[in-house]
Amino acid sequence: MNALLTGSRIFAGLEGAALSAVQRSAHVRRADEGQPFVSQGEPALAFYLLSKGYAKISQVTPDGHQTLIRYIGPGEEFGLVAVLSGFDYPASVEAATASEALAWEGELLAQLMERFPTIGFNALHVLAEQNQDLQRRYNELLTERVEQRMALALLRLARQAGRATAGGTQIDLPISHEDLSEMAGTNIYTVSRVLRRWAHDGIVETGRMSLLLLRPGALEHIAAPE
Amino acid sequence: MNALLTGSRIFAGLEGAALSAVQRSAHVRRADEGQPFVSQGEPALAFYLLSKGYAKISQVTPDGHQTLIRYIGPGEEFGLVAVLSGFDYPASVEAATASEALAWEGELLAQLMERFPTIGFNALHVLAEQNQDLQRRYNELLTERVEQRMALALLRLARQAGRATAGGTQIDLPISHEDLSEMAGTNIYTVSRVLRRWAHDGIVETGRMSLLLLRPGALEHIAAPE
DNA sequence: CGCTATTTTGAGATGGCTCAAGCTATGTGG
DNA sequence: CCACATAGCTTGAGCCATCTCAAAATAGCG
Repeated sequence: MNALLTGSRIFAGLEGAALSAVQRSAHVRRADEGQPFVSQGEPALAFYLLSKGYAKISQVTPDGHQTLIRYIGPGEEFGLVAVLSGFDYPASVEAATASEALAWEGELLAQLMERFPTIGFNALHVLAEQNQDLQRRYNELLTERVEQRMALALLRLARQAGRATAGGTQIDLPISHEDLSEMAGTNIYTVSRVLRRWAHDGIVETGRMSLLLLRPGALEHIAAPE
Repeated sequence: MNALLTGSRIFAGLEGAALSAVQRSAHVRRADEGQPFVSQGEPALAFYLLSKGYAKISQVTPDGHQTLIRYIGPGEEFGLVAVLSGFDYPASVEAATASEALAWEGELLAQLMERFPTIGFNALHVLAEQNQDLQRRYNELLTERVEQRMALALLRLARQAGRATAGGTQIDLPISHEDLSEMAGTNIYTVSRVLRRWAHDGIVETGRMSLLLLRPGALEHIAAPE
């Protein structure tokens, strides 16, 4: 567990007393595939650090559209807003595979931050990076077309949950075309057509809820045409 | 200046010693219309709090497209990443009207945060809200069409830099169709056509670099159809 | 009084969406 | 172990909102 903590972005650089204080105040939560950790709109009570499995962070718009913001894996965090009193969770997080997370009550994490400023700076760091990521993707959306956005989505998936195999990069998540459409901002029909074209070109191999990237390089080329 | 500080999100809740420490370490920077405060990609050395005027925060994508993220007014901040060492500014900020800002060296602000944890929490607060705003707009982009996005852009402008007059809400910024197109993620031709339609319907009044919202309610209706 | 930046307008092309329908794995209960 | 239901995926046809490109009109500035 120490390795998980010091390897995380939020508790990186902690030692001795700080580390054990953090450790003592954590508790564990488990969720099976499809089960929610937190739900959008609820008061943000706890901060989480995923220890096993993968989770899916998504959001619904007022008009009912759903968007999939990103997947996270072991060592990544969510629900940081819990340290701030009065905030609601801005998104829902559910287990994409059987998962386990460490949780800290928000109030308590705030106290830890006061005692150990490193945590606070780390938190700023995390939020600043999230911000940059969001801004980059905001721009992507504004300027790229569907095929490029899908390529970017697959590459992100590969980075998050890809496993190198003989044939290529296998995505270790049960992922549907609907998920992909929510990631790339399109619909399942277009996803199907694009994937089929790519499969035909030998860039990917698709199956029911599964995805294998044969030539990630080709995807990068599609994502960033000179 | 005290009122500006305590009224800002980042220094809210400070008193006495803390407030004067903050105050002492600030210096002033001015910029005329069109002049930059900071540029995207540069090392983030200072944090800014706008005291007079309006500024435009924008970003360019690797492929050269420009997007206008938002306008800010007096009491709003930018360049918060400067407290974190090693970060570059993720966006450029330039004066939209003759402006003045208080500036703090990043290193120094970090020290203030250690001494006065309130500042750190406030900073988290600001970043968390920016995150939420970005996420909401990310979703907008993903799910709304151009006309709705333009309506949302105008409403945001009105909130930021709107002045209520007899005839409606005047936008107190020199704003071109190009700016609007960058805000709404479209092009100047479509902006022109939509604005003309709205002008015809008595919803807005447009001029060269000027904008008057006659019926903001109608825009809200366009932005959020039942 | 020109020069330049801004805005308008038209015509044409098209990427991606919608809708409708059929197909195929996978799992379930009998 | 079958057959039936369901969730996921595919395919086609048609449409339309938006983009692109070209060009002209307008406004303000020096």
